Amino acid sequence: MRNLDAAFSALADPTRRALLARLARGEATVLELAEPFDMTQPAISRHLKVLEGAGLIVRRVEGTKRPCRLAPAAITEIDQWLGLLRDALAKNYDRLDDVLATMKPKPRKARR
Amino acid sequence: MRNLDAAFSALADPTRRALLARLARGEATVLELAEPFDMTQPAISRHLKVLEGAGLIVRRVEGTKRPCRLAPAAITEIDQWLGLLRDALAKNYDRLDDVLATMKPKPRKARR
DNA sequence: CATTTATATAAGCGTTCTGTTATATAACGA
DNA sequence: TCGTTATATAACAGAACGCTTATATAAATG
Repeated sequence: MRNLDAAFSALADPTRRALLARLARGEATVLELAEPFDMTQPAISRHLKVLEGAGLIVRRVEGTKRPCRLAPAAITEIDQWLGLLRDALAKNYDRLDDVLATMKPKPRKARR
Repeated sequence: MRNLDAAFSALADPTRRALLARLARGEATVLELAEPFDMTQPAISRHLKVLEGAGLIVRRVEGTKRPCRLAPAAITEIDQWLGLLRDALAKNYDRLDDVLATMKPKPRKARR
């Protein structure tokens, strides 16, 4: 899945995450999205292109506007991949005794 | 949470994801991790440093070795953030009718 | 001690990001 | 048709990235 490259690296940028957070509140046009940022419109357009390429948003054409909204594609793929790590961590947790033994920490309460 | 920058950008690299996938199968030393890759040891060391900085792995000291294993910190944070998008997507789905409605025909004149 | 083993750090280089300004395109409205 | 509005593209500079080779450090071993 080479798409994960695009998805994760799209999410790595705080501006792009902020754009997504805004879109979480509903559809918006490019200028609407650009407004809160101290950044030029071309810069925002590029960020949106990255998000679109990663499958995180989709756009429709409405006259001269291109309203964007969130897309499920990338999120699903990411969730699936992260599942691998989550499962592994859960297993590690089952083996917590081993971990604690090797860590030899200052006294602290362990849970089960 | 500016840690998300580090976490997502750490995950954006396929080599680093492969390292994590390997660690999902259990603890491993730097050389063990480096072995499958057509890449020098310093390169892997750097990748591991990035993963550690992002809170995706932790390492302990065992003689001259530094076995790595997965850490839950970053995953948790990422999951939390993605929750925002997931929720929004779920809502968008509820409002699917609206979306379809706005997409509806807005007859235009043929031309050219 | 001297050597080997496991890993880290440094310096150098080409490539990829991210922002800018300037300009293009396409639809709208008068 | 003309000007305006919404967005995209191009060209460019500087920062960040990822790899390499060479070297440093610190524990293990003989």
